[in-house]
Amino acid sequence: MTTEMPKTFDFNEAEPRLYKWWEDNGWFKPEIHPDAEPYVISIPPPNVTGALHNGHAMFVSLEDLMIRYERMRGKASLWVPGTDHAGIATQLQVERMLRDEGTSREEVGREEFLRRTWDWKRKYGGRIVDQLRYLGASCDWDRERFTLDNGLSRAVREAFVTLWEQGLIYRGPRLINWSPGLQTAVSDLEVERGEEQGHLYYFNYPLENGGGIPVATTRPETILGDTAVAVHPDDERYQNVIGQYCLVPMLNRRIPVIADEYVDREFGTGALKITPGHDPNDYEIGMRHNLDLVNILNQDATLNENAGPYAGMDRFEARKALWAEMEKAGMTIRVEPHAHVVPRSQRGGEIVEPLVSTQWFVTMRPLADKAIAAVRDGRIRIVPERFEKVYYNWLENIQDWCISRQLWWGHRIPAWHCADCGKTTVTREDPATCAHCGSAAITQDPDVLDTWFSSALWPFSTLGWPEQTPDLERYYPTSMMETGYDILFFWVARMIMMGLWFTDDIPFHTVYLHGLVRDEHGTKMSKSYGNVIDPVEIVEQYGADALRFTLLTGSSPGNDMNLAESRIEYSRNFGNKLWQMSRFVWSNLDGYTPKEPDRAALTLPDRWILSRLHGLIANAQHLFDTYQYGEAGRQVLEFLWNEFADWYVEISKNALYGGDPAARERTLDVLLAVLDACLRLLHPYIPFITEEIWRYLPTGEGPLITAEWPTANPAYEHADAEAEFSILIDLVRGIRNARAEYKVEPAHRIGALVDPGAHRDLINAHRDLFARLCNIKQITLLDAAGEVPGKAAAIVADDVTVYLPLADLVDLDAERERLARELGNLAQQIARTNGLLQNESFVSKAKPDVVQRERDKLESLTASRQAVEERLSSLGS
RNA sequence: GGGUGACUAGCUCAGUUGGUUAGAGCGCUUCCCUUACAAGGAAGAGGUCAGGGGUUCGAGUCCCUUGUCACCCA
Repeated sequence: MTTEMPKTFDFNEAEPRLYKWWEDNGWFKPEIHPDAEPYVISIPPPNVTGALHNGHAMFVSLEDLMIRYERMRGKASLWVPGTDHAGIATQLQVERMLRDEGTSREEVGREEFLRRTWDWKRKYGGRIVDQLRYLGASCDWDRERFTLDNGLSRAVREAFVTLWEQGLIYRGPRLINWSPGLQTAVSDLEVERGEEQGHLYYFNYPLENGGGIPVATTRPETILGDTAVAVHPDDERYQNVIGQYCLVPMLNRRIPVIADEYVDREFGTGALKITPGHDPNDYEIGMRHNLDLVNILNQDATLNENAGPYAGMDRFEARKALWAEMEKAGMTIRVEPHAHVVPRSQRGGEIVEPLVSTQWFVTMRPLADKAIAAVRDGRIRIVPERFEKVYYNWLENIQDWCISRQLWWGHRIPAWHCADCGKTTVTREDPATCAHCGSAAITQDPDVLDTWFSSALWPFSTLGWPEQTPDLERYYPTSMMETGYDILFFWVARMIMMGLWFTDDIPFHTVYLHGLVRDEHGTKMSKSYGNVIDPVEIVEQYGADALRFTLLTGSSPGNDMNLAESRIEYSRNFGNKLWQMSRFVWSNLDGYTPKEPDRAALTLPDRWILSRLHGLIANAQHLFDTYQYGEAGRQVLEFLWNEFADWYVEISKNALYGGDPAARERTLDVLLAVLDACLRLLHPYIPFITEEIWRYLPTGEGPLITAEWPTANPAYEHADAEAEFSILIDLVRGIRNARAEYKVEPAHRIGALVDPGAHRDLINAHRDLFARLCNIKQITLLDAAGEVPGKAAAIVADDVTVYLPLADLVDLDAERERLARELGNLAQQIARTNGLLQNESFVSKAKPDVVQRERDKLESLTASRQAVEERLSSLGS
């Protein structure tokens, strides 16, 4: 208490200092509660060379809130941090760097490229991790992992080899999504399909024996890869051509006309060209009918030798050229505008080509079945629950996962192909010879694994798996998987599948999904649109607490959030308000020794605020139990600002400055009790400012970060104190309102006469309160025979009437009108309440406390009405 | 085609076992630098909770339906 509490909280100075203090003392480590039940979160690993965006800020805010809350509840809280090697993204960045240097990855070679990429990672890899620290993330940094470090690479290898041995990984030619720009296969999930404006090209597919079949296509260049024309088996128009042969335009390749129910008779001409090598649906049809499969594309999306005269052309160039020649040949019918679905790469946005390529796949069905069961039987819970349906739907229709990527940055596939016997060797240790024929002529497969393959192992690989480490033993399964709903399939479902498969246990008990952060008007933030709110700038400008509080209280589980800077500003203002109320208490601590409030000695305002406090704690607990963190935070703010600061703090000044040492002591007990509990409640939301305030106040022992989470004590809850106090609040508000309406100078102290009804003691005991809250210099209590002033404004609450004799200000007509308005208001409410209570069904069926509440209300309203009526009649009308 | 979510004040959003006269921020009107706080305080204006139907003593909240928008899966 010897240090001066600054006038404002300097978050730029305090946040790094407090963070270091926490970390240096080991408070982020689960070992501070060595024997407690563990609570574990594995971080969604950000891209190691990425930069902080609001999605990161959102998960940090939520996960740090959960971790800090459970830590305060005495759990052995462990938040395992780490980063992801992000194969494609990182490789692209390094390739860009090489290009700037005038070279390329092909030129420098694989080994050098990897060396350069590790350099890059070392240079930029720390940035995102530092940025997580700015936000206050209380991770155990001693346990930080990286998907490409030795331990995790071992986990990847173990998982791959095991799946291979179990026959669940296979390699072979399949139709996959090819990204010509990246020159790699990508999985189905990495392809975004959107409807775009294109054209539908109608032409006559020439029949071998003359004539033709009218066909429509959106991609004419694929004609060169056609291996059939299909019609619906029941389509009367085409019965005569089924079984005949067509000739591929310009190439004159002979292809059959087949019948398949897949064909939609209503679409286009009702006849469909079939290109099994470049269309997923055609691929299926091709399999059914044993059709040839022709690949017309090179890896860079130029046409290959199968395209005959078009070989070497770009795909879109070929489209024009082929169509032009078909026009010349008189085959074309017409071209019309047509909206169709175009597959584009999630990264880069180029059009992805379906093509047949030899890749590695995981058979997902058996893994998916286990994952479905784990959620179905409740071993894993998803919040909000509605995402369970989405999860089931995806897993029930799951396709095999293409896991190979033609990249260099990533986990190299541990498979060696033999030049002699042609077989493949897959082993945990690098082999020197072929496991099948013993030949030394083996070469490792050039591909690397999809980054998500390593991410799928994250919850257990970070704890040491496949080693049976003490961490794996103690902290697995983890408790919570908190992440955005946009990676439910990419990541969450895959972790569940892999976790169940390899550890025979769930990877986590609960999945909490948050929404996307958008800009103020719900538009996705993007650099090109210029609506990006940079969290790092926000932290510098408003502090990490402000950003966290905004993200936490402005969102609800699973729903997208529109982030407005004005909300961040408001959160910062709340921090300041909290600082100021704390500073007020701090400034009154001279000579005070902290202790629990003495419940026997409490005044009405004391009992009121403590009752409200304990109600708040109980509410907050319920909200935390049901993952409603945003609502809980808002409630604490409202309590502190609208009840504690606006009312209790103001009222407390009477006792603090009134000269009665016992009253001062007692009031400080209460002020501190409230602040103490609220700082604890708020710490998971705004850890920095709460910790800093904690240091200035004689609150609990030790730092706030390890302080105990508060629990509600029902002994402090007083419904009657709340009811009585609300009469005082109503009167104060009424007086302020009347003063404003009659334009009484704010500084003008006026007197008041009070007819206290049945609340004589209440008013008598709180005369000072009126002086402070609405500038009433003197209260005169009227007895039964007391004379009521004529030119006065009357304020009624319950059965209490306050008269403000504002002789020269009060216009009696206006006053009558004001009271008449009040009477109308009361009458309306009485009618409603009466209606309820006279309804026998309500009285017999509603819960007793609800009925009682209505009865109490009716009583109070009736008393008020009587008072207003009396006043009105005394004024004459 | 299947599914999910949203629709509440001018704007952006809360409102989870159905129960006081539906709340907040920003914006707006009037007043106030009162010794914790102008990043503040006081008093206000502003909503037929998308439309329709139903269940219920009682519906922003539950059910059905229509519409608009967004997203996911195929």
